[in-house]
Amino acid sequence: MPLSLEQLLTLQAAADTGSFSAAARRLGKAQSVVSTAIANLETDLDITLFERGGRYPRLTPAGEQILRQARQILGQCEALTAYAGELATGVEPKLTLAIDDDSQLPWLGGILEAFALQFPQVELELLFPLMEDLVEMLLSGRAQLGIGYEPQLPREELCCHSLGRVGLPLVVAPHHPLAGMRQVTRETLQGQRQILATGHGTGPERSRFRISTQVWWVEGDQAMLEIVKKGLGWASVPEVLLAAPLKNREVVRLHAAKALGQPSLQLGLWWHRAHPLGRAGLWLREALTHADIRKAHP
Amino acid sequence: MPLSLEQLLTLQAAADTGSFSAAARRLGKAQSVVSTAIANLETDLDITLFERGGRYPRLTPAGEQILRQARQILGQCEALTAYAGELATGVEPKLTLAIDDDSQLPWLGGILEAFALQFPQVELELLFPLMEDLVEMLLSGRAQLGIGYEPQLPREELCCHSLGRVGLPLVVAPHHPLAGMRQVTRETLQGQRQILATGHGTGPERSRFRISTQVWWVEGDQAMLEIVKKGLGWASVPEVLLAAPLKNREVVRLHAAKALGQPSLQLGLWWHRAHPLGRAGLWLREALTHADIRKAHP
DNA sequence: ACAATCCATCTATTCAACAGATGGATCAGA
DNA sequence: TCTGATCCATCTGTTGAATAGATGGATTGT
Repeated sequence: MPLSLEQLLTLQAAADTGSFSAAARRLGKAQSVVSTAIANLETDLDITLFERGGRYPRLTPAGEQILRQARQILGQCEALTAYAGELATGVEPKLTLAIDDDSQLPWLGGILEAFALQFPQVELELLFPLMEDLVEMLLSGRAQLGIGYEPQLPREELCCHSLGRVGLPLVVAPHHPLAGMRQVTRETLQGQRQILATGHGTGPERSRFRISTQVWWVEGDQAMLEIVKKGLGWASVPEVLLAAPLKNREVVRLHAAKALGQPSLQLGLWWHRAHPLGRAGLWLREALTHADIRKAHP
Repeated sequence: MPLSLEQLLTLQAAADTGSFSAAARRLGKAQSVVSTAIANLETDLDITLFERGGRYPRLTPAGEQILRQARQILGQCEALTAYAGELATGVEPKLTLAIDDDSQLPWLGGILEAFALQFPQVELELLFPLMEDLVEMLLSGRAQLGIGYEPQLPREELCCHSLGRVGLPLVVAPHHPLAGMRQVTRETLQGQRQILATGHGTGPERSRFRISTQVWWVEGDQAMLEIVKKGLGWASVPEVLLAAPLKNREVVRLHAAKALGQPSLQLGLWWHRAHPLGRAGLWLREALTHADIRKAHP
């Protein structure tokens, strides 16, 4: 590497100040140092960087190009040291957020965007494991933060902060037999095919919503919604997914009888009690805690 | 700048080889040098880069991130020295190509693309001056290469290589009175408004095509074509511009009587005899010389 | 248990970077 | 045109940081 950052820094100073002496003053060195540094750089690169005709040295066209690249390199070096400073003060280099349900992404979007602005160098990893795996990931340290349904497998080592209750309205396609009814009872629902989500949250949480005698299992909420759109059955779908389909009249809500109750799930933010978060993790946890999960953050 | 390229290079070698001793061997230095270099870098950045528990040091997550940035910086440094090498062997940092007529861009496109691949760091400047200015630019050194119409102001100092003849077919809008005629004569043309290009090639070259008694002047070939499309007159338009409008039936060709002749211009590549071109300029001149100006290079 | 490596640390040396001085050149103002 | 201020290149002596080599403790594989 026939190159040193000192040389590039000297080149930059000389170009900025327009004189070797001024550059030396700015760098707190002797003028001869600047003079020889530039000369050495020139012989190293085999290029004339400055035109020395007159009183002040002038950058040659080639010098301008080299200077441009030098500035870029110096900028990157500054970025490196700045990032190192962040790491030194407790920003973790990598952060993994495990989410039990990808239907939560809409309201997460804005927060993640803000996170990217705040911690541009931190590698963020988003995973969508099953709930059981989510717990495992938090316990093993594979993930630092988790979003999942709350009252499940409460573990000593895990902390949880409630994010609110996610409604799961009953929906069907507009041309579905149930669509025209003023109110549906357990009995009427039982007579029609129910679409249930599997894969995500297969545990007792969702299974307790099983009502019909005839059930189809579908992996993923989005896929479930597509099946409903086709008129193949009714389902409980997370509210956040319904705005557009309801507006486009692809699905309609069912009005459940009082006795049936409104299906809903408690969403929680999880982390490990014994694995302290870095600055980025703390920031993200704070942001998630104060987020409104009913709104899509812009 | 609490940082040196040597340190980054050492970090890279240590990470690549997986051991400080191996890194030292690869760098041709003593093992203690690598060991202290890494240690110094760690204290400079206030970060633990390697986990020293076992026999071999292992990169920490933070170390991986820093290494990524270090690699980028080292890559840029290599690019800088490589570019400097090119400059040293005669590639000019900047090249200006002056073109008399922007209608020539279609066939230039592919060549310029290849140029960008061949000389990614060279700044290319494309200018579209009037012919008189083009000559001036070549004489003053403001431009190194020029494309313009040939037999004009032949200067002692300028060289020219012919690029071929550009046809200038007569066209009108489909609903124009002349459109239906089998053959047009000078007399019939004289009776209709002629659209002539000004700005580019105002000199004797284009003015000699003046036929009609009534003339509109328009700056730029593209603008001229638009006027013709509106049915406001007839014009001689460079062939390269006509492919799409003819296909879309926005304009139609007129068939000129033999006596009238087919208007055309000789296109030439110009440069200054006394200003030697660099490697990039030579490459471009060669490419332009062998190009077929009738085809759009992909 | 032994051989082979590994890394950290210490020390002596060497060489490159540096400050300061000098001289020739340029520019602005008298 | 002369002078003072400032510029850059170059030389020189000195200092200090980078280096090699040796040593010791630790780990791994046989």
